Amino acid sequence: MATILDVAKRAGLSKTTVSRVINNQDYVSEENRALVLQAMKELDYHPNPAARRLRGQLTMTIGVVVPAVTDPFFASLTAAVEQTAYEKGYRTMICQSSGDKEKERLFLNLLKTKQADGMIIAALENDWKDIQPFTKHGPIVLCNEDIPEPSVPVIKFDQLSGTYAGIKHLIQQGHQRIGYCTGALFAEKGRDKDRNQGYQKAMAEAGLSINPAWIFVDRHTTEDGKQLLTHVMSMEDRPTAVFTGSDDIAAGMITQANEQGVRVPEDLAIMGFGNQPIAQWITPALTTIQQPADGMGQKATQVILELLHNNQAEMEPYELPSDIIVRKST
Amino acid sequence: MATILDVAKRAGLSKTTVSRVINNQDYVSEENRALVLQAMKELDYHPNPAARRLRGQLTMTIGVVVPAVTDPFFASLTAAVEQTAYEKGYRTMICQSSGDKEKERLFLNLLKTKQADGMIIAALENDWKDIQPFTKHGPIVLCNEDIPEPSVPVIKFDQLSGTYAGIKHLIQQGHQRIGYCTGALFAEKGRDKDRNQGYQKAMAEAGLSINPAWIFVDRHTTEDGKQLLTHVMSMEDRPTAVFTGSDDIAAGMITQANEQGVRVPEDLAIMGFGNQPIAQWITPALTTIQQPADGMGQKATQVILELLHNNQAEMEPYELPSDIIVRKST
DNA sequence: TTGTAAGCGTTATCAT
DNA sequence: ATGATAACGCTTACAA
Repeated sequence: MATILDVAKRAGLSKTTVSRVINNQDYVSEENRALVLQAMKELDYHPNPAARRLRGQLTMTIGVVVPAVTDPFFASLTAAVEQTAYEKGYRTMICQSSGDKEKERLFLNLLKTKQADGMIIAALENDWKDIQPFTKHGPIVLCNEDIPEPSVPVIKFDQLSGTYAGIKHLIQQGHQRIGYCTGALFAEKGRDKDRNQGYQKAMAEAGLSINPAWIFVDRHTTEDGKQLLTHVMSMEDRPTAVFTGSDDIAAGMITQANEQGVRVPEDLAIMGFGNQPIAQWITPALTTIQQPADGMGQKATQVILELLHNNQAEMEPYELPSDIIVRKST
Repeated sequence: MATILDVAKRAGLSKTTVSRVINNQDYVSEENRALVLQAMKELDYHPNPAARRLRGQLTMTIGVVVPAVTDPFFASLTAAVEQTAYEKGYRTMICQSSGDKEKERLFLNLLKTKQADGMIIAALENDWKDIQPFTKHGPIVLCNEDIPEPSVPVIKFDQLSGTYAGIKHLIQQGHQRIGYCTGALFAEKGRDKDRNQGYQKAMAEAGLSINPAWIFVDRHTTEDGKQLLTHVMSMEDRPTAVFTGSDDIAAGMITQANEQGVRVPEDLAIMGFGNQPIAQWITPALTTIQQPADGMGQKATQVILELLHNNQAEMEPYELPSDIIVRKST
């Protein structure tokens, strides 16, 4: 590889002048600039990033931490990050934490060791107090998390109004007996709390009461969904609609409903959350809440670049709107 | 950040000795080694990768080029690459070429500029002759591609026997009138050729003749699938089963079949390719050929690390087996 | 407007 | 077994 010195020699100038041209600085005569550009082209010269980095430059690399790229939501988010970063000249490193706290922390060392300029954490594994210290080595942006004090920007989408819109939709369909299924406990903090509040708000506004027996907690998987469907249909006094915390659960419920001959939505309306690919392929197709993964990835990247270049950003959470996608299951 | 010099001072030794410890070299007394290790820990010292890189070290980073991480096949492949690389201490950069030749080439510059030690190209956008020159800057491994001379390792999966097994399965189900749908032309080179041969081989072995009217080329999307279903069902003399080149097409066909009241598999059996998530969610669930995305990602990473460390690898294509997944559509 | 030289944090060479 | 020193390729005072 040609070095800056090669270029300088060929152009009959000094390294300094070449460096000035590379970095678009002033005080280079037009003719010399042209000479340098010419030499660079002829030698197919590319500045060595390691050397620039060593001199304290930016790495032009950002990192993104996701639980797994195979999850469609995180795949979209990652895709958007890569795309947005690329357009600004940045490269993207990925880390799949796979629920591994140590891997997450190890990956954040990229910041410490100046291999990445900033980090986007799409899902936090560690407690924030264990991650916080990394912020002194470079900017971190969080997605969909609530942290004690807003010391870093957080990109969220509006779970409350998403859920609110979902429940309201069910009510408009004529449902009054609406169950609610969540991955967390009902009183939980954070993301799930917002959703729960959306549920409560919509029910309260419509003057509907919440039946505690129709609140199902700690359900996560397709399998959980299958069991839940069976459970619900076996209840004496049962809801006519269930709002679930994920498309996976909802898909499990629908699968089991088809199995048992339960008609969706006639016997039981089912709503998902996330608008994953399953949602459009399952029969009946699933009404669900769209999570703006693309938007979050874009926004997170924009914010981190802003932070990198101007060293400031809004610390109030960025709230992205979420839409309801009405299909056949409600 | 602490530097090697800080560690050296604290340990009361020279940079050189510290470097020796870092790199696990001989000729360091046990007590000094302990001293250095101690100092490193106390200072939370991490070698600066930029500096090491400048000295000609490996970057411990590999790149992976995919069309889009949102495609489930490439997401799995990427996930496997990241996972495998991580276990060996490597980080992974992603590039979504999005069908953009220039982006692909720009990304390969990472090799030139020593930002990545090696590259895995999961789907090639450019002609190989435009990529070939990059190989002199570092190892490249290709997935699912055929190139003129085998100058770099290629990881493929056995498309021929995958297709062969698929057709054979249809024959075992009693089908004799088997159509075949492909994205390319029937005589095409490469990947599709292998598949076509699998089709021909299975048909020939069963003594079945191929009806040219049942060969459908240049079909790619779900939409194409819908149209194809309509077309097939309108034929006077039509196949009883169609093997398609992708789950997308097959899913489109099934969707349209459900729409038109065509029964799958009774009126028409349909087979996909790829085992994408759609395949298990559509009704009836799709019989398809499993593409070993995980296996390819793993293998590609292993080969590239092998190449990096021992500078040699098999140039014969690595062929991964592919399985047939039998579901309800056949 | 241009050039000289120091320094970023490592590792390799050569002495000791 | 240990250490002094040069070199990797670049940017940035500082000088001219």
